[in-house]
Amino acid sequence: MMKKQLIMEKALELFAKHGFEATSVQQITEHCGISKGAFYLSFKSKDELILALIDHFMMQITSDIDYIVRNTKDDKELLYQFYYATFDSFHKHSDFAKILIKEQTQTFNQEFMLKMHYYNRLIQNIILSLLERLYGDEVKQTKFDLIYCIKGFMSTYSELFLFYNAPLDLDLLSKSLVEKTNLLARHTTIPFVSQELIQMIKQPLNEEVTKEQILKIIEQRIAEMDEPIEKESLILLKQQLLDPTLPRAIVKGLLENISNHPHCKWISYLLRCYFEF
Amino acid sequence: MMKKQLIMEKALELFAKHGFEATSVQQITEHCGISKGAFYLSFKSKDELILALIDHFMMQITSDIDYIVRNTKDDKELLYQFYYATFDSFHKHSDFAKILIKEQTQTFNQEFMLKMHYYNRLIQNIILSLLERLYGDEVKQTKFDLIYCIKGFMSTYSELFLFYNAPLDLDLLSKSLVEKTNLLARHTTIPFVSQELIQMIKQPLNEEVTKEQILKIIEQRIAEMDEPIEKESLILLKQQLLDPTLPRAIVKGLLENISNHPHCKWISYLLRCYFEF
DNA sequence: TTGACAAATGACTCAATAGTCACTATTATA
DNA sequence: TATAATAGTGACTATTGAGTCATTTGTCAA
Repeated sequence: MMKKQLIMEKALELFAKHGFEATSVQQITEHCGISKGAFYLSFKSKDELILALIDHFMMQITSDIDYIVRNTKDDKELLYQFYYATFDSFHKHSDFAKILIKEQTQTFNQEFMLKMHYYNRLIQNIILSLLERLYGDEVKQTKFDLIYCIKGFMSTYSELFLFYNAPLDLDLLSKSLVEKTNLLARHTTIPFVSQELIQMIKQPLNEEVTKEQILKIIEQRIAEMDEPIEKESLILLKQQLLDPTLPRAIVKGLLENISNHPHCKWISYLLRCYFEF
Repeated sequence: MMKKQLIMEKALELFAKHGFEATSVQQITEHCGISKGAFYLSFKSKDELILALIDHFMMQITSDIDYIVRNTKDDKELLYQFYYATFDSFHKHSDFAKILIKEQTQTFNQEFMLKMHYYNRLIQNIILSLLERLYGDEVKQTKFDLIYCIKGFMSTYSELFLFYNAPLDLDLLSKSLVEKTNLLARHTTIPFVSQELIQMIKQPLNEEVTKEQILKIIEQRIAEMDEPIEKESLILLKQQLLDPTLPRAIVKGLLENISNHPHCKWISYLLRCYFEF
């Protein structure tokens, strides 16, 4: 639906500028040039709108980063590519990133908090796999601490260009953070954040993605898809989900077929997780 | 006035739990067990309340940290003491620290933003002086970048115990961050944040503390003060402010006299800045 | 042209909130 | 005890904002 997208775009601008609470539905509809009623045809409530925004962009950002990490073959490049992709994604979706930072510790809504935790954990897992791949046993004791350093870098340095309009030299920023991360990873001996601590603070949110959820999303995508290759790949992947008979190489290839399509990023991310690629 | 303090304490709790916008004056007065009118006898508005809270706690926190940095003679201890004092202060004032993190990028109020920027800059200057003292020319190119790393550590690791109730081992945390800071300070070669960048993003807030402002505060303190030594020291410092005749050593001594008194922390901080100790 | 259906409107309701003010209670003083 | 000064009250106003719904407008096929 076109209206939904329009509302999301315009609301994003206002939320980024004034914050979620401080933006009224009235303002959103005026900014869209539609009536108040029209808003409620697309979204059941203002809350549903912000949740939709979070899902839409977090899926995009998470799968962007994950894709880069999984597809950078050269370990020497990996960290650089990770930071580059991360800040590039934040920069591309800067209005959303602003909202994310502004509202991340806000407590309006149970569902909101759950979503935030969920995506937070996804990103944490991506960083963890990256650390394990790059440094292996070297960071056995320190890897959970390193995750927090990296997340700290991500938020601190984002703020510079998001809220202070600092010019963003993505290459320099990434190189600078690669150096820092390598230094910390190679020489840290006193971690503060241990696996126990992570376990301890982990909220009880068992939000594993189930096969049923993936099936639901894959069916939606199949219905929307026009391109024949992608569509067929999705259909085959769906069958594989229901009845796993295809060899891993073929599944990998099918995933490859869809993973560059803009509308398939999320589903391809979920499938990669599910099939453990 | 007693009421003012009661309101500040109770409001702090509610703001920390639900956020500033989401807490109504009604709720605050109910939580205090007073009427709505009584609130407006102590504060002109809800905004004035949050500004008072910020001033009260940021003065405390800033002067705590500054005092430690200035009074740790042993350079080997300095960084440890800095982190220890910082997180200790955040932990002691954890309700306030929560508000600070939750609302720091919020944009309700021009005055609010100015205050935040102001205290931000103060802390930034403390960190800068610490870095220059410890590493000198070694960090000439990287010191502004290091400030951002340290601030990143401060906010990331605070969140762990502020919002996730992680147990706080202050000693371990400080040691861990000392190691990290040393690593980064000694080996970073590619800074992202340069002095130019800092200059570029610095908002035009020329909020220098004037002699008049200091005089006003010092007079308040003199009026409130009971202890004879502290009171006399304040009076002499006030005279020195109006007519600088005393030798530096004496001024230093007078400052020393008052700097441990809980009600003089802020004024002693301001005076140290003014007399350039 | 008609009539059936969907899309869109915006005046309205209801709840909540910041801030006011005429009044009351309390305390200090003479 | 009487009086004045101060502290405290809570019903009230004015305003805003989320969400609703009776009505209008637009778009088809027949």
